[in-house]
Amino acid sequence: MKNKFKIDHSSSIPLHTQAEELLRSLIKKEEYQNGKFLPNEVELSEQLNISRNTLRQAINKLVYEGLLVRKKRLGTWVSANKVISGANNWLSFSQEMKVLGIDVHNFELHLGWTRPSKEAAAFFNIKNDKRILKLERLRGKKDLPFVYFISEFNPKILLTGSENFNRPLYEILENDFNIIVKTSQEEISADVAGIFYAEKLEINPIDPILIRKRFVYDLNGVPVEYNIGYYRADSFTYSILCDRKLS
Amino acid sequence: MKNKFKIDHSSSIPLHTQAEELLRSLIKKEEYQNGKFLPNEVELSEQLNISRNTLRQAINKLVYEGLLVRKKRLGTWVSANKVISGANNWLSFSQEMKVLGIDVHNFELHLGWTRPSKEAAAFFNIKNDKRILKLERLRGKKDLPFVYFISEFNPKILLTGSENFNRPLYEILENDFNIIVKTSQEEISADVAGIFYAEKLEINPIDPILIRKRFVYDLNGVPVEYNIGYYRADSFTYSILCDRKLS
DNA sequence: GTATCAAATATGTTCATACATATAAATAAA
DNA sequence: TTTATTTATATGTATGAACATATTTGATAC
Repeated sequence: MKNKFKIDHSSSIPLHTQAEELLRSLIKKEEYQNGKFLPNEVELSEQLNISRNTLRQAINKLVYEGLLVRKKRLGTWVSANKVISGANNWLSFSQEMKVLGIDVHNFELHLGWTRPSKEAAAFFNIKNDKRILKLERLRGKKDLPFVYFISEFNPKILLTGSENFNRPLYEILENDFNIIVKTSQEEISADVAGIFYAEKLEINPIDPILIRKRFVYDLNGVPVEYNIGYYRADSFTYSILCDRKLS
Repeated sequence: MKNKFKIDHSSSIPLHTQAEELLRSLIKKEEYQNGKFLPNEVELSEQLNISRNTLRQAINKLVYEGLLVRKKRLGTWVSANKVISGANNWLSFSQEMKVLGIDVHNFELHLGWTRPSKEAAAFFNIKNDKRILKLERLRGKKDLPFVYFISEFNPKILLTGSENFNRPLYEILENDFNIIVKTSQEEISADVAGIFYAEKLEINPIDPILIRKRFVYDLNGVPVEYNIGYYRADSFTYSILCDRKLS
């Protein structure tokens, strides 16, 4: 019983790295997601049979990542701010969720060849009578779908539609098509959900949603994907770090 | 001569914080910008008369921030990754509007000394019984107020409250206080307007709004301003360019 | 000349220890 | 009831020591 937290002292993996992994798995647990304090440093380090310093090294990293919050006398807990980070180093949805310690669930998947949206047609610079591959997905975490994605792909990419879309998208593009996505122009706005998305996201049609459009380019500046995500406003915040270019 | 690196052991500022500041100033030097190795940890810690662990704490922070790069046996140097070419060059509201060709109108202005919001107090690391300068403005274009701003300033900045706030904010800080704003951490979310903002923005309380929080730092990483803007969702879209860091 | 090996050197990892300090909660005083 | 005061408790700060390990550089052997 109790927590079977264990660290392998004979492993070649540094102890603080093991501790970090362990914390990441803890973070996913419902109780901690709900704000429960993590075990305190002194106890946990004893339990893991590592020094407090070593444990602290692991915690620090997660604090810097914004995953954990610490406060003197209070303790350490999982950050409530579910934040998608637009910083440099932007990520695929799966990666973003992994960083946040969330297990991705896929609720719906629709795939087909249709006419491009106006915006996608303009982005790929094609006529809108051409057919392109469109991928729609309802995703989120256990029991809570919180985002509806629509992706349209540049017809130059010879996707067949029979790819396994449970693999990360950008991995498919990289491995199977040798396309390395590099740049993303993003636009964030807000709106009311409307009937369609309200039903998908299990909210009211008049509830607010956050909308993120992504214009994705590869290494050579060729448009690859037009992606639009409709997020439940109560589940997401978009975060960016901006630096001013000083002469 | 030589390096006059010094750390004040009698100061109430933690040694690692002082070391961090010192490193930040080192980083600005041309030689280190050009890739020269920083003094090694053992020597530098001796020179500063602090333990290597404490120095390491400071370096770690800068490494996590992406400012420094470390490599075993080689040493530590300033990251060549000049930006962060994400959304560099961020702008003040007036500038943003100028770029969009919109004439700024100020509809309301409230100025006063009050207790800081929880978020501002945490950002500036001050007690919330202290009084700080708070600036609220309803702004927009002719006949259409579309954003309500609330700004709170670090009390370290000796604003009197009698500055002319029709000048661009960051110009005031730069000219009158020699504070150069440099970095902004931004968080964007959506919500319903609520009664207060609905009335200001002339919309319905259940209409969606876009909320942008800005955590603004100066050149030295000192918190300067906490700003929150409530935008009419039908008038505002947030746009950024993200680049993926490829190894 | 080239391949191999050893030494030097920077950061990386880990520990044990001690005291400081913020603050929630309990307690005592008004 | 309200207001001080104390106390317990978690993280915060700081030290010093030791050994591990990656990588460059130079010495040695072929």
